[in-house]
Amino acid sequence: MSQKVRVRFAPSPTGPLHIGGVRTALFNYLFAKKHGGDFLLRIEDTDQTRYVEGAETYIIEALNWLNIPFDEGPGKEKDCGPYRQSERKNLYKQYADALIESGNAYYAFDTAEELDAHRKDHEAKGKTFIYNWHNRLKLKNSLVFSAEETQRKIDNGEEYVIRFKSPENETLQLNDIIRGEMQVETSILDDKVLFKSDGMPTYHLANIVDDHLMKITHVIRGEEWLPSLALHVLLYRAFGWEAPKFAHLPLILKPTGNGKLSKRDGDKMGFPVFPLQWKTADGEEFSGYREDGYLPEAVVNMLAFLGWNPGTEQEIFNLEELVEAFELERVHKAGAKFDPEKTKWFQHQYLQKVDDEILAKDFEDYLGEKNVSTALNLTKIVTLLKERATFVSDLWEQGSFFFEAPDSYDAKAADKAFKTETPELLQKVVSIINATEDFSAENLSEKVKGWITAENIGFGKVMMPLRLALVGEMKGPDVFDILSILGKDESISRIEKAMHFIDQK
RNA sequence: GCUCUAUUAGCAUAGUGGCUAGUGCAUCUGACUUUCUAUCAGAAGACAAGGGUUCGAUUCCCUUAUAGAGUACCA
Repeated sequence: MSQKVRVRFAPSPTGPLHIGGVRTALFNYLFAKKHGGDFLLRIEDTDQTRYVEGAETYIIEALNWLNIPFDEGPGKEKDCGPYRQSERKNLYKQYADALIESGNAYYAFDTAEELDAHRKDHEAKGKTFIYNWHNRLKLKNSLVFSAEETQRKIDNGEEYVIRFKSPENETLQLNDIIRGEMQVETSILDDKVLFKSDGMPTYHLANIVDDHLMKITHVIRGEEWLPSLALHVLLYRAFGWEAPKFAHLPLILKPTGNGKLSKRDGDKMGFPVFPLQWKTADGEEFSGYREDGYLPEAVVNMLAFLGWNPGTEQEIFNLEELVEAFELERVHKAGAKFDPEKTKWFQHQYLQKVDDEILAKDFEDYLGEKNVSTALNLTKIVTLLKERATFVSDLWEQGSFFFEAPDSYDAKAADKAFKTETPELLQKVVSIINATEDFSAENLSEKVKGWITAENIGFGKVMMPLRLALVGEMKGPDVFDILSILGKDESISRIEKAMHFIDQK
């Protein structure tokens, strides 16, 4: 295999790119980059009835956000364009004709209604209607009509499709990089439509022609295509082309394990299924990882582990490391259940890696949106809070008290922490704080703890009410860090406020 | 129904024809002179079932069960 590796991601623009599609794109990207190859984007819009405005833009934006851009595709035209199948429309007919010429395909004039009736009829008898060798001579097609009659029908403008003539009795040997060898009896294959009556090819024809013309060496796609593999291999053979290598990726299943992850599952179960937010034409909204505050690196890492693993215990991989470690052979065969909790874990890991200064800037923007302004050192606050934050919004969740003094106290905690002797103790804390010039957390800690130990008071009696006074709840980072950041005046003011509160109880 | 595919703890998975089947998430316990949804330490928990092959199978084969995909003039 000396030729350059070329892979493609070929979504159809019927809506936002689902997480499973993104994973397929990612694996294609990783494989291409690992082998120094090209990653192409091809838009499969042969079904014009399902075209959705904005879907293509969405796909491109999503790939860019995740940092897995394509090398060739719409807007990045190279030698194999155009990259939208609708723009390649006039190309396909000749290939369908060639197949008819070589006896591998035929014209069929059965209407959709007729076929439907056949299917219903069979179903009623508990059988399945398959359009193939066993009945094609009883149906309306160029195999039963004379050449003249067929031509006359076409000239008369009768609608027709072109069907592939599947071999009758052959055992096909199929190979898949992930799944290995498989056998399929061609006798159970049906004569798939290759060319539709609307003048467009079906996926099956278009994808073989395009993959060939675009010099695709490896087809990496979802498992839902596995049943079509035999047809595709047969098609390559009929054309006399060398087939690319195939790899079928395992499905992504719902967290509950039943069925593949669908677009509505996410919002139903409280996690995004799409990389970017999406609004449908009729106003329905789907959340996206970007808008929910995820870092693209975290999403990529999470996606990479959906059906693949490096075989080591390392779990955190940046893009370069993924490219380095990725191997199709290590992709799993079984479906991968999607775990939103693990996704959060990845996000948490990546948030920890973000530089505090940068995070502080993001946090500042977030505060701005909430109309909170502050003179406090945000970098310091971020350093303290970050460990327990998964998203930037958690910084607010964890640390809003830095910016807003508590005006009430968590009832349960107050019950436990605020006792009759508390004001007296807090008064002492105030005087210690007041007398402290070096307002570092270490120094404050030393002073206050020194006093507690010396007087043999018990830490709980002081630390709990102190925290409650400063925070309003039993949460947040180390109490002395909070004091240090809040500063002397604010700290004392909060403590005195709490003393008042207790007195009035 | 038919075709194809899969099945290691609650979940994602690693791994092996033969010592205590590894890791992460979740769970539980302890510690951090006592906030915790954080951190640290520890614990419990699995090879779907039944047949073979074999000295020996979670690992190979068959059957069953379960799950999934496909079965369109959709991709």
